[in-house]
Amino acid sequence: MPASTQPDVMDKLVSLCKRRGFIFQSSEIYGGTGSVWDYGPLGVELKKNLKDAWWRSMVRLRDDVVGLDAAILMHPRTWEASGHVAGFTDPLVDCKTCKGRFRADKLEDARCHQKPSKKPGEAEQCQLTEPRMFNLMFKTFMGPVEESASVVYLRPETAQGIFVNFLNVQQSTRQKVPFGIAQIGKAFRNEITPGNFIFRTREFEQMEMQFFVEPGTDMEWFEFWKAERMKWHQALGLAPERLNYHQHAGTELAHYARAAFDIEFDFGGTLGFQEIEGIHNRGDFDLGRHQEFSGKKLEYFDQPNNKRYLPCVIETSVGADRSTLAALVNAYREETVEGEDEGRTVLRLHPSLAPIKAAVFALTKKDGMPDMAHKLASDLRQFFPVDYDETGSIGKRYRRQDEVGTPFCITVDTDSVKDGTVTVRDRDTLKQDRISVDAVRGYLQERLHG
RNA sequence: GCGGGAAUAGCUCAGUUGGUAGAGCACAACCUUGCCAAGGUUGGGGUCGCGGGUUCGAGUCCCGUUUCCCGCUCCA
Repeated sequence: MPASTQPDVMDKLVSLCKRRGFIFQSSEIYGGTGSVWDYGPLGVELKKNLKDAWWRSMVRLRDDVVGLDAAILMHPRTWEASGHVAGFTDPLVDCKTCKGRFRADKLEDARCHQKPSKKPGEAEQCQLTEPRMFNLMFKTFMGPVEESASVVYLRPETAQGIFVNFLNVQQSTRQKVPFGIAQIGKAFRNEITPGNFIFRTREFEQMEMQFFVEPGTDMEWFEFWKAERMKWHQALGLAPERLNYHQHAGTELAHYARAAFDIEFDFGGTLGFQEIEGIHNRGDFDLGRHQEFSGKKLEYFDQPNNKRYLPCVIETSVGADRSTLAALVNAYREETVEGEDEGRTVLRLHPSLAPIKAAVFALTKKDGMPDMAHKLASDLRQFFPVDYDETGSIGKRYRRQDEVGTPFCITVDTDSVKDGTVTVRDRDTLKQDRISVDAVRGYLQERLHG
């Protein structure tokens, strides 16, 4: 993992997110809930825009990928088949001497066995606690009785909802392999160490696509999706120099994976490059396991070639919250405007992600300017989110909008009321165009989608 | 879960040997100005994370607890 070359803006961003209504800590008035976050009015728009962009490129614009929204609660056997019940539970011990934590089944890693004591020739001994079990899945009960037979889990990943529905989707849509199933949804993990704002949280949202292919073609498709996904992140404005691939070595591979690449984003500072998306070749592990545990055949019938097989799966899995954070970090700038004393804070968000697309200002509250500006704002609001502001100086209003990433500001002045023209100011170039009020909608739509 | 640090206004912080909480910015209203954070007047906001204790009196001292940050461990 390469070291970060970017400044650390995380603290400033957390502060801005709270101040301007992007992201709040969950249940803050009760002291907060650990590592759970709420999206405020601007945050929900930003995240929704990101999810919509993913859904559009992954489902709407492709004829070989279809959508799904599976439930969070699934049959408990799902997680035995997936390996989460066995693989997600680790016995851990703590050492009171060296303050380390170790897996009880890998005690040879314990460091203080090798650590020399202050007295020469004498090694310090680990003082280990009793092993304790950690399971990363949230457990709850289905029905009113809390008994072991009614235990269910909040899904720790969305993928299994796709695998168990493989034949339902394939048969109902008449899709032919190769094809994919896409889903956006919440998942839950009792992370031992969450943190870094919304980077690692216990409740999070995934945007996943499982692409089913004929065995033998899996590595070709793996390379295809690896490239596609990198292009997507760049198209939404993430700086190419802040993105890179990280290949999982053999020992890092998860139990199901034949090959795995992460797309990493440079979050700057101490966090540095971190995974925002995983592209995995899962082979036929998942369908095979569900076939075994459910006793139901999950094979695909290839009619033209008259053969049956268990497809291999190429998975692309993006963290919606991580991507939102990446978009914010990537967009955050502190700039000095030429000829100005005070700098500005600006979110250079991609226009399609910006929570507010345009702000309409009345230069003053006199001479019919507010009426005209209100009407313009109201007209534009039918097409995209628009803010209206008439308080404070015009410069201050520009700065307010810069800080939340609004791409365009439109000002109605005394001339506007007379001749029907308005000033449109661009967030990034600071250039101003004087155009007819009737042309504003077309002008903005062209630039927002361009 | 362990060790260390922290928690005071929306944000960033100050608050002396314990004596009834302040600043800047932000926010609201009005005046003035009118295209890049101008100025003026006024105002709203804090049981100092929470709960105990010591004390005549606790933001300040002690104990517990919650949350955040750093390190360890884990990470599908």
